[in-house]
Amino acid sequence: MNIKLERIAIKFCEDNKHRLSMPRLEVLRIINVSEKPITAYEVLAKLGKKINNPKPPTVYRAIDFWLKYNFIHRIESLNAYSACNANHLHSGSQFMICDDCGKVIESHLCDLPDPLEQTTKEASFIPRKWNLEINGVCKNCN
Amino acid sequence: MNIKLERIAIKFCEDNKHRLSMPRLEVLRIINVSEKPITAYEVLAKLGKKINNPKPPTVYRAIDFWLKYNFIHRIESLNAYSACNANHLHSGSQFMICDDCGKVIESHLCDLPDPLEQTTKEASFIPRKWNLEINGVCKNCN
DNA sequence: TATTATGTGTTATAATATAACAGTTTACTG
DNA sequence: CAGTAAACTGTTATATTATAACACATAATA
Repeated sequence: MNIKLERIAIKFCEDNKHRLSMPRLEVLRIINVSEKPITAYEVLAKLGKKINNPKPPTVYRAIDFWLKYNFIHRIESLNAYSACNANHLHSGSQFMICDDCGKVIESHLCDLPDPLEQTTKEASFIPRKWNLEINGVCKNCN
Repeated sequence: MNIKLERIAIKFCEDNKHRLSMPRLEVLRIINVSEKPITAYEVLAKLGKKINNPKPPTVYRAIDFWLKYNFIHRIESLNAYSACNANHLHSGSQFMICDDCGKVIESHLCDLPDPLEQTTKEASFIPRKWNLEINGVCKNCN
């Protein structure tokens, strides 16, 4: 959990004239507070304790909003979401996912590493965002 | 499409005493022949022309089998599958996905690039497999 | 204050994936 | 070579993840 994230988000919305509605704020809090990546329907369940009988689109809209501005990331192989734990918002992310205990470690690398950068250049491909997921076994589990 | 893949698969099954059943063979062919990554339900539809009224588990089992042995890859952000176009089976893959035309370019890099390798070492994390998906704009679309 | 853009609430349903169990085929063992 | 175990398939049902569509509400702005 990134303690500053909510503050940054509030400022971001003010500055950019996005509405910081109840569902948006609560969804961000729920994801930010979660120790592990959390699925949309888990968010939905928790959101139900804050606002009355929310429906899936409510959660997905909020998730899409925060994803769009890189406040949260989607871990594709888990269909789950986690708050960005960097102090800056970045468009590339990496996750190390422990297949044993399910722990996910986010790490940062703000640019594509050189060999990969090279590959995109060779293909004349212009990267916009990127996501690396590494499955394996974490410190505690090996 | 990798013209040799089917041959390699046949040999692989013989050598390792895996059964090369009709659904397995046809699913591999369908994915291998597809120009773009193909979803499980698209595979299912095509499979229906080869065998009688197949059901989702038939497709998913075959997909899981080929995934397990790296004959195909899953592109997480598309929920789609594509045949490995390398001549060797590798446990790490990268894809460049064009957000404009949907084209997917698989590239190869058999080891984790150094900065990433470094990160896993720092975390005492032992990588087993990895997947990088880069979204952007391809040669033809920019 | 009218207008427009942005966002929410709700119903319904689409798309993706798996559990569970009976039956079949193949490989192995004695 | 019969008996048994392991691997695999067929089928029904259902779980999980995600989105379309439309009516209504709110905020910004002209």
